[in-house]
Parts: sequence; structure tokens; C-alpha cells
Amino acid sequence: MQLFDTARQEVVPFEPRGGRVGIYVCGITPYDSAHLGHAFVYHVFDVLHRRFRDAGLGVRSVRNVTDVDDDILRVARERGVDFRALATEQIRMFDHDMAEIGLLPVDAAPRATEHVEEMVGWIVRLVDDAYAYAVGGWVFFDSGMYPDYGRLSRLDHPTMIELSRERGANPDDPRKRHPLDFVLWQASAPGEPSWPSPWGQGRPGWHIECTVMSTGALGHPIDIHGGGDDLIFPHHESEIAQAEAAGVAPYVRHWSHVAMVNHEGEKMSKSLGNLVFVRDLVRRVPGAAVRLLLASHHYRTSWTYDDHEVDAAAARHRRYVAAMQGGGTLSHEAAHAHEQRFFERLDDDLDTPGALDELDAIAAELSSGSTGVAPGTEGQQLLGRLLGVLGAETEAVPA
RNA sequence: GGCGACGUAGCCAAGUGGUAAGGCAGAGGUCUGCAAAACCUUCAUCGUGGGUUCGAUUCCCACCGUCGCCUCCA
Repeated sequence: MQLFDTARQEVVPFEPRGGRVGIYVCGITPYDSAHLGHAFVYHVFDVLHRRFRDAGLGVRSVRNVTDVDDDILRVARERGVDFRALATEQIRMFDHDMAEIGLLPVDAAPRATEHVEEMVGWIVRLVDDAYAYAVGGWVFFDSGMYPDYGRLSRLDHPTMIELSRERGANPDDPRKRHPLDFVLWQASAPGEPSWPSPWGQGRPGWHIECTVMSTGALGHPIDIHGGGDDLIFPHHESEIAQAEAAGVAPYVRHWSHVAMVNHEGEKMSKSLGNLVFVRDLVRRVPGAAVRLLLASHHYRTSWTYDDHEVDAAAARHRRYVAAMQGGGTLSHEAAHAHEQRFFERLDDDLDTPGALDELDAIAAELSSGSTGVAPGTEGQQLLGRLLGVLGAETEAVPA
């Protein structure tokens, strides 16, 4: 399997260690419904998971849940519910949506609120080693102590500082020693949930949870750590800093980032309101069709969702179903050749669009000119099996 | 400012130094009581201008244009 590594900026062979692969993907903040962008990211890692599994590797996949942060507290306040209840409800809906489109359950889905104690421990180590400092109940990571900050995103310090200023962040916060210092721990405001710490009652910053929970669940180095490419900076950048500063180095062997999904001319995001929800799509077409829609885009190329794609994906799905129900046949040689090319494509940096081309070819051969009634032959079985690798298993027969 | 992607038929999109897969939509047809589905057929000279070459959509240069991300974010 060849995969693009963000850190090295090139497609490199992924080498499993001892027949096992640990995958950690940054999950959601559960305060709103899952949209296509989320689905795309988790679909990509699901295909990767399935591919490794089918290749005989022991896969352990972990996807965290950021169940305490400004957004979730805000929404909970607006709706007058407890933030934990809101999180639990949203997680259930998220899991339901992902199951609808055929994602395998992850092996572990740790919630930030369940690991605060470990985070405090990690932060204490950083403070003890002078990589972090406390100011009035808050703790910041001292980026001045970590010159490599910016390595993953390939941004230099002046640029990062200028950017953060433009973006409304506050590099000039007088409490910070260096403009790029980031929050490890913050004092809770009145009414906010809080946990005890050496610096008073507070709650963790965003970045620390992933470093703590990923290494906690998978040890280190993490084989594959990924998420949407909007997380490269500052989230993953900061994870590396706080991990390596704590002596966990190398932290990650292979960084994998999935491109953004756009809609109506802009990145699909909560703040812009241009969302396409998974829930709405699965009401229109089978979950497998949604998977085919996602698989028709390469994970490193950002794309713009268009409503027509649903029809195209549904049509492709119907063709596959028809091919599996029909009595067309494929020679043993042809089946073998198709299967081989399918996996070559998939193993070449997860080229799912290329793999789909191969399935199209199989379906075309199975469909052309046949009206037979003897499904279940080698060709049909192959098509069904390969669809399974993409997470687009087709239900027996929806007539 | 930094990083990156991209310009191929109405739309999505693959691809190669020798005259362009596939899909969606559209058109025609087969099947069907009608229809749907399925199947068959049909539909482009590859952003602009140069250059290299026997020959470029594919290589080089320039230009134009589009887009994404950059401490809320997958």
C-alpha cells in the first residue's frame, strides 16, 4: 500500500509493523448533524481500514469525540440542556448516520471528558520540563521552546503570527510568552464544566486531548494519524509539539489528510450554513449509493458537491445491482485481471475513483446482453466482494 | 503573505507524444398493456499564445482564469 504522507509530502509505501496497524482519526465535536464533509473523511479511513483488514493485518481504529469545547457548551446553553446530554444525543445520531452509509464501527471512540485526568498529567509534565507555563489558571504551551513548530504545515513563524492576527485570534495576548503559544488548559468560566487541576478548576484546551487519547489507545508511534486537512494547522501541528516535547517522539509515523468538500462555492462548514447532511442523502438513496458518491472522489482532491452527483451515484448503484442480479458471466481470467487492477488502483494512494472504473467495467461485462437468471456466479461474487472493500455492499435485492 | 489543487463535451471525469475511457443529463431504439428499470446506439479535438518535435491534448516557457486551506471547522 502506498500512501501520501503529509509530513514527507510524497506518496510513500506504508509499512505495517508486526502485522498490525493502528489508525487514529480526529473525530467530531458533537453539537450538530454529520454532513458530507464528515462522511468523506470517515469514509476514507473506513476504506483504508477495510483494505488493511482484508490484506490480513490486525487493524485497530480509534476516533475521538471532543465532547467539551466552546461550541458544544454554547449550543447546550442555547437549548437549555446539559452539555453531556447534548453530546450523547449527537454522538448517537452521528453513529447512526455513519452506520447508514456502511462505515464499520471503530474499535474505540474515547470521549475527551473521560480522559481529563490523563491530560492534566501530561500538562504537568510539560510544565515541569519548562515546555509550558501557567498564568492565572491557564496553561500555555511555550512554542519558543519548540523550534520545529510549523514543520508539518510548512509555515514559518512570522507567517503563522500574521495569519492568526488576520483570523481574529490573539497572538498579542499579554499572557503569552510567544505569539504562537497555544492553550493546554483554561480556567472555566462560571457555569462551565470544570475539572480539578494544579492550576485550579478548569477544562482542557483542544489539542491536548488527541495526543493523550491517541497514545493512550494505541501507544506510540501512532501508525497512521489523520483527519480533515483543515486540521493540519494548528491542531496536528500542536499535537506534534506537545507530544515530542513530552518525549513521545516520533509521535506519528504517517500523517494522512483528507481534502475538504465544498458546496455552493465555499467550503462546507457549520458557520457558512451550506451543509449537506448525510441524514438527508440516505433518505433519497441507499447508503451504498452514498458510499459510491464519496468513493468517486480521490481523498486528496477537494471537490464541490453538486446535487447531480446523487443521481449519478444512484444510477451507478442500480447498475451494480442489476449486474449482480443478472445472469451475465465473466471468464475466470477476466475476473482475475479485473480484481488485480482494482487492488492496484486502491493500493496506489487509495485511488477509489480508479477502483470504481474497474467495477464499472465488470458491471458492464456482466450486464451486456444478458437476461439470464443465474446470479451467484464468479463475476457476481467478485463484484459483490470488491464493493465490500469500498464499504458499498449492496443488499441482496431491492427489486 | 504561505501552501496546494485545477482548467478535457451541458455537467462530473479518465488518459496518452501519433489524431481523446467512462458516467450523469440529452437524443434514438429494444423490451413492456402503459411506464419505470435494464440493455443497445448516439453525442468533444482537450483554457490562450509561443516553443521543442515528422507529429502535442499529452514535454518546455509565458499568459489568462478558477478554486481550496491557513489557531471555529472533517
